[in-house]
Amino acid sequence: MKIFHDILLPQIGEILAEQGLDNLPWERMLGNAREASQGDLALPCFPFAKMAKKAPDAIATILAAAISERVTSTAANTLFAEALGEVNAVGGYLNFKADPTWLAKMVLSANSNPETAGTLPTTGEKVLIEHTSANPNGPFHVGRARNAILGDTIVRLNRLAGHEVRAEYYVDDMGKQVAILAWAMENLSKDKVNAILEGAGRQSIDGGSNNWDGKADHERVSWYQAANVLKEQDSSIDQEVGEMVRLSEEGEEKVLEAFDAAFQPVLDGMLETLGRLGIAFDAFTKESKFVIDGSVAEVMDRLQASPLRGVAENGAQYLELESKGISGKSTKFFFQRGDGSSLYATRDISYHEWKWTQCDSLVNILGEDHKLQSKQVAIALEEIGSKAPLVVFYSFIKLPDGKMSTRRGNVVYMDDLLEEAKAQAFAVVSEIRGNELDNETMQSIAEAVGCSAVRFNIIKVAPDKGFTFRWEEALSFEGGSAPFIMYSHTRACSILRKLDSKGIDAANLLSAFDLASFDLSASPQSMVDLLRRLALHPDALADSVENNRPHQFANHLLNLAINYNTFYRDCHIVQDGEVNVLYLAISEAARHCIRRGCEGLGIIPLTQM
RNA sequence: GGGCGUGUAGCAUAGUUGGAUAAUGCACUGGCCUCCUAAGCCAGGGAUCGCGGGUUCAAAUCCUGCUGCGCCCGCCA
Repeated sequence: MKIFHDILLPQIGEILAEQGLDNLPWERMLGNAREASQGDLALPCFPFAKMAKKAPDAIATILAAAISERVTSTAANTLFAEALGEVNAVGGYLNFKADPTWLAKMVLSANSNPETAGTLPTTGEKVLIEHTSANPNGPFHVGRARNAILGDTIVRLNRLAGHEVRAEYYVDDMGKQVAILAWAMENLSKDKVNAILEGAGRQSIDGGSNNWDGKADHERVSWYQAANVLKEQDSSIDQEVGEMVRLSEEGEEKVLEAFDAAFQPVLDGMLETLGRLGIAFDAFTKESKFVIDGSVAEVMDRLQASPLRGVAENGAQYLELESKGISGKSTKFFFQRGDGSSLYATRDISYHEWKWTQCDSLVNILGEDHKLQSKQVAIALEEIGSKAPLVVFYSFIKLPDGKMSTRRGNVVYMDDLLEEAKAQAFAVVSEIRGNELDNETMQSIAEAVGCSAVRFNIIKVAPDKGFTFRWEEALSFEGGSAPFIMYSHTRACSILRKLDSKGIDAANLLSAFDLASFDLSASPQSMVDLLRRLALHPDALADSVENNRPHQFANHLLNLAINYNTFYRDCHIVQDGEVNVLYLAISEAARHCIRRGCEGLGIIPLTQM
């Protein structure tokens, strides 16, 4: 709890100095207490034992007494005295508990303005976040979803943290994958595609279990898959595709246009799916841009000047990275082919240099399969005097029976998952509220609940942890899920509806609210726990953004929802026709934080469900 | 062969730079809707934190060896 920490730290420092115990790096030891019942911050006194020649428990007791003394005797420390509710020594720990009234004061003033509640002050820092950037060769599947959801959540959280964010999609508009798609669109008829896929024992265009007719990503992926099948059988296709790839890498306009025409409808279809998840981009940058404007050629020239440069027999060029800590079968990083053309990674280097001209800090979201490549690109960037980006890696999403692959057709499509999630959510709403709400309202609730649940299910686990997709988990609507958090929010909203129905103006009550007229000493524990959680809200946001670990914030929001639910049970805002304005103010602070927190995670904060 | 990551109750996960009785959800047992939405709340059972060493007053956390799983080691993207 930073606000509390900042007040305590200098005071504790002075007391430790008085006791001659300040030659340890004790600042780092002052941390959040494990058990909320024991305090908000704790200082373990074990390290002092040796130098003080006293038992840790005795030291803690002495320090506790010194602090109590300081609180009562020093008039200058009013803020300290106001903030510190209780100090005690237990089992060698010195525990500090924040004063509930002070907590309330801090939390309520920080969250009284709905515009700024639950956010951090504007920093002006420009952050460019590149994520998703999936090859536009087929519908968005759940395996790709982790990148998009992780990336978009980092985008959203950075915005909440006051940064100026730009979300970019790097469009692979050249190279083999699009070339195969373009070749297929040009050379294969629908009948032929069907015949090829059936012959290979694959699902044909019309054989799908779900109906996504007319959605180009779903249609064209069959062409892509059929071309891949053909390529195995007929090497002349490989050559044709190879020629297209070569021309695209030379920036040949006609070929790039054909590629564009082939993939753009697919990309649009993918973006439609992403849009349903609340994922959008500020900019699309095409890979070909850097070939056409000559920056790739320039980068290759500069790389040639590196002392690490080597040349293969056929003239291909590479950097020898053994001295940079790269090991394995090959330590060579090729940046130019024998024919002088560039490689994907080389173009990525150009892209990064350009990205640096657009921002102060740079974040990439990449699958763990890109770890080596990313390291190579980072070294190469430093070789040419540029800077490496910050990269967030994630582990792949697998299906219970293996890895997903668009090429092989072993996938769960996001469109299908979202439909299923919506259907299941609809079943729940209509069961609970079928006799209160009209169909249209329930449909929109189901859409929000379904999509939010899918997002949360993926974002709540640490990126570097392996993830196996299971339907029953993806569609969980109970504790530990997005609907659980959303439900807390609707509860807070329902209170406002209740006040409104009684003709009570909540805004009026709140503007006249004076904390000083309330005695918080006998407040329910659940209320204090909620205040404590709200006081941790900015810390959770800041930490999550700083470490690029959105699951930490997801976890915090879950805890906030739990605390709110308990508060809701214990602290009735309307009781016997009377409004408890303190409770109302706290409920509103929590509502704002939950709402903004939901936005940060891409969960839709419904007002009723 | 080498590198990177991961292994926490039956299952899925949390555990910021080492700190108190390892937290949460699902599942399991029992209780709570004349009361702001029960998609909720309360109580209970369930863990040799992969295995062995080491560092420390203190290790799920740090070091080391082993082991299971994942990813990578293309003049592919």
